[in-house]
Parts: sequence; C-alpha cells; structure tokens
Amino acid sequence: MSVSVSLTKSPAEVSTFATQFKALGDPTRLDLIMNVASSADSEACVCDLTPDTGLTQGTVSHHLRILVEAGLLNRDQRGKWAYYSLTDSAKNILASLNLAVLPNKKGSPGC
Amino acid sequence: MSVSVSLTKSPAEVSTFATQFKALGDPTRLDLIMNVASSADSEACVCDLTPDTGLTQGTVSHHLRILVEAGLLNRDQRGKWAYYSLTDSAKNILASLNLAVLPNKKGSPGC
DNA sequence: TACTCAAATTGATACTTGTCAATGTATGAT
DNA sequence: ATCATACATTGACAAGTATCAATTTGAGTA
Repeated sequence: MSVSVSLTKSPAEVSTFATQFKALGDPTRLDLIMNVASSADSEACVCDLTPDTGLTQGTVSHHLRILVEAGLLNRDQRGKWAYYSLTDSAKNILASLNLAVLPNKKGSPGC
Repeated sequence: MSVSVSLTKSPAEVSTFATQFKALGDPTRLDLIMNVASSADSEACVCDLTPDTGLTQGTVSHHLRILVEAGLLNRDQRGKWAYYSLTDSAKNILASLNLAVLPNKKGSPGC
C-alpha cells in the first residue's frame, strides 16, 4: 500500500503562499522582515530599516510595499512616520519555521 | 518593558531560507512540489509531472533543477527515468506550514 | 550496431524585477 | 506661509527569469 499524503490547502491558499514565498525570496526583503521581527515591539519605520540595507530610501520603501501587498507586513502611519509590523501570517511563518521565537500569546497552553 | 523576540538562525541559515523561498515563490514550482508530495511514495518522474503543468518538458526539467539546487527535491536516476522526491527540508516546510500532512515517522510520540 | 525513449541542455526571446536618481506628497514645526 | 522631515512614487536601465523549439545526452532494447 502506498503512503498516504494529504494536501490541506485550497488552490487559493496555495496561491497565497506562493505570493508570500516570492516576497520572502528576496534576501533584502527577508532581511527587512527579520529586522522588523527583532525590533522593539516588533515594529519599525523606514528610517530605522534603511541604513542596515545599504540601499536608498526609495528602494526600501518599494520592498516594504511588496511585503505589505503579500500580507506579511502591516503599515501604520503615525504622524510623519510609517511603522511596519508583522502580520499574523508572517508571525506564523517565522514561528513555524523557527526563524524567530515570538512572544507567547495569552495562556499559551502548550501540549 | 519591550517584548523580546529572538532570532534563532545564523545568517547562512537565513540565506538558505531565502533561496528556498525564492524557489517556492514561483507558482509552477510550488505546484510541482505539491504534485511530488501527493504522488504515490512521494516521488515522481518528469513525464508524470509535465502534463499537469501545460509546459514543455524542457521547461519542467528546468524548474525541477532549480528545486534540486535549492535543496527541496532529491533526484534519483533509475534507468531512463529520473525520480524526484521531497528532501527533509521540503518536508519540514510543507508540514510546518500545514501545506501537506506527511506520513508519520517511526513512533511519532506526539506530545 | 542502430534505434528508441526519458531527460537535460542550449540558444533565443519576451517579460519581470531590483535599483537608483529625481520628484511628489503629507505631516509637523517655525 | 514657509520650511524641513519622512515616506511614496515615477521613469529609466541593467540584470535576471520563464518559456519554447531544437538539439544533445544517456540508458535500455532490438
């Protein structure tokens, strides 16, 4: 008897993953995500993120937009600054693949 | 006090993930991976995979090479056929993100 | 040996993408 | 109102990529 493997996502969900993988597939963008994840309160503005990349502000802004459009970052404008933070989707990916250990939610019952 | 988030991978490991994300970011390649995962015994040859894609054999071969180079597929030549199967790395990603439910190993103690 | 089949490779082409420099757009301060 | 700051957008260009048609390689077969 052959080993059974079941796929658990709809084509639409798989397509969403493809978009998110693509967004994370660029080293600069994965770096940006990791930087956001490791920032205090898990949020950062463009001016914080730009210097580390060695790229121009416009280019960083461009990458952040792609991450937002992929559903990996939230954008929150407060005054002159735009603060970027991880979406639940991004947290799920980072935590599942053990790329980052995120703070516990609520009771976090474990198992 | 600010929330603590620790990154758990070395730069080299993060770079490997970027490569794998990039490979999985192409819809055709994610489709190929899913097809391999859902094949009997989790392996498939080019001739099995090609028809579903609507692409030419050469193009499918090209995508499979990228997946192999990213460490997501194993290639096993047996006679005239080349059989592709998921690497542990690919299994880890698919299982962690719940894209596929893979067969239990050994005892699989659970928790 | 000659032939067939599966897969890989090559060369060409259209398309996509990462990047920068320059400009535009809000927001807050003077 | 004017100005400075933070960020977004635009246009241009080089580099990368997905694809196909055609060819080559390699393994089994007659």
